[in-house]
Amino acid sequence: MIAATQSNHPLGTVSSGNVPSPVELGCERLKAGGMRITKPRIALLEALGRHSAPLAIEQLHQELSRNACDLVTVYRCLAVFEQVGIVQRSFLHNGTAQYELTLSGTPKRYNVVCKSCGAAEPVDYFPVEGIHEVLRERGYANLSHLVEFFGVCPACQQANTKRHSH
Amino acid sequence: MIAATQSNHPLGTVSSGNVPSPVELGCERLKAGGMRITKPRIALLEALGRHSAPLAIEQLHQELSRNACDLVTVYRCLAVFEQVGIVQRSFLHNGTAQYELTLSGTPKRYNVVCKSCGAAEPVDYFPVEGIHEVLRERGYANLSHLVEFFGVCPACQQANTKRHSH
DNA sequence: TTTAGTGCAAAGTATTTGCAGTCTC
DNA sequence: GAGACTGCAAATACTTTGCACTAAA
Repeated sequence: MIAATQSNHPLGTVSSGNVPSPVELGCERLKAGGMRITKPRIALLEALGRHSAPLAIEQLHQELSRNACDLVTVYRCLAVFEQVGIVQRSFLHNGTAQYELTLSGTPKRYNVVCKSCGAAEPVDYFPVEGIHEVLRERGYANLSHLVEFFGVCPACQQANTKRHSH
Repeated sequence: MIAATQSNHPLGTVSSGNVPSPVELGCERLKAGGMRITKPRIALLEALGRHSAPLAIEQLHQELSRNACDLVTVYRCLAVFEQVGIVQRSFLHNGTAQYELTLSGTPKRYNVVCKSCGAAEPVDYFPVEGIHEVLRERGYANLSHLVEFFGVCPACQQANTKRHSH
C-alpha cells in the first residue's frame, strides 16, 4: 500500500525542484561512469521514468517519439545503463529481456503473472530485504534480486471450467 | 538445512520402494495427462532428478547418454513436462530457458548469482509461502514463483579492488 | 492399428556485432 | 579534434515448426 511517487510527470521534465528525476539521476550515473549524455539516452530515461513495471526493449523503442533512435541503440543504451546501475535487466515469463529503473526512489514492485493469459498484477508486499542483510554478511556486495509469481488468474479459471464442461 | 532426498540413485532406477522417484512421479503425471511414456522422456526425468538447481536445455541434452535423443526432442518433451506440471520453466540471469522439477518432494532452492563471475550459490531460507496464501485468497490458482538474487561475490570484489589500485 | 512422439531440416525471434559516419566532451 | 555513440546491415543464438517416419498403447 505504498503510494507511487512517480508516473505523474507533466511530461518528461528534467529539473523538478527538490526530488531529482530519473533523468537527472541517470545522467549523474552516466557521467560518473565516464559515459556521454546523448539524446537517445535522455529519451530512454524519460520513458523508463514513466513506468513502474519492467519494460520490454521493443516496447521502450516504440514509446520513444518516432525516429528517436534505432532499435539497436536501445539495446546498446540499456546495456550501458545496466553497467552503471541505472536499470536492472530481468527475464520473466517469456525469455525476452525486461528493464526497470533501479535508481534510488524507485520502489521495487513485484508482479503475479497469469500462466494462462499473461496478464500481470502487482503484489503489494514482499519481505525480501532481510535476505539482502544475510547475503551482505556472507560477503556479497551490490545486491539486487528478481522475484516473480505465477498463477492462473480468476478469469482464466472460469474460462477453463466452462470449456471443460461444455 | 533440509537433507537432500534424491541425487543418489544407483543409476536411473524406476522403482525405489517407498519414496516415489522423480521418474515414477513424472510417469504418473504423463499418464494422467494422456501422454505417452517414451525412452527420451524417462531419460530426461532421470537427468532432472539428479539435480536440484535449474538446468538449461543444452545442458540437459548433453547429460543424456549420447544419442539418447535429438535436441529438438528435449525442447518438446520439456514443453510437455511443463504442461502437465512436472517442471517449471524460468529465465534467470541470461535469457535462456532453465527447467527444474516441481514434483512433490522436490524442495525449492534459491540462488545468489555473482554479477561478475556468474557463480551461483544456494540461499537457504526464503519466506515465500505466505505470499502464495495471500494470492490464493485473491483468486489465483496453481501458484508458483521464481526468485533469484544478484550480487558481487567476495572473490570478485577482491579481484576488482586489486585491479583498480594496481 | 491408431496416433502421439521423434529426427532432421528449415524457419522464426530476440539479441549481438562490424564498420563507416556523427556528435559529445 | 579524439573518441564515444549511432545507424544500417549482417551475423549469431535460442527456440519453434513442418513433414515423413517410428513406436507406444
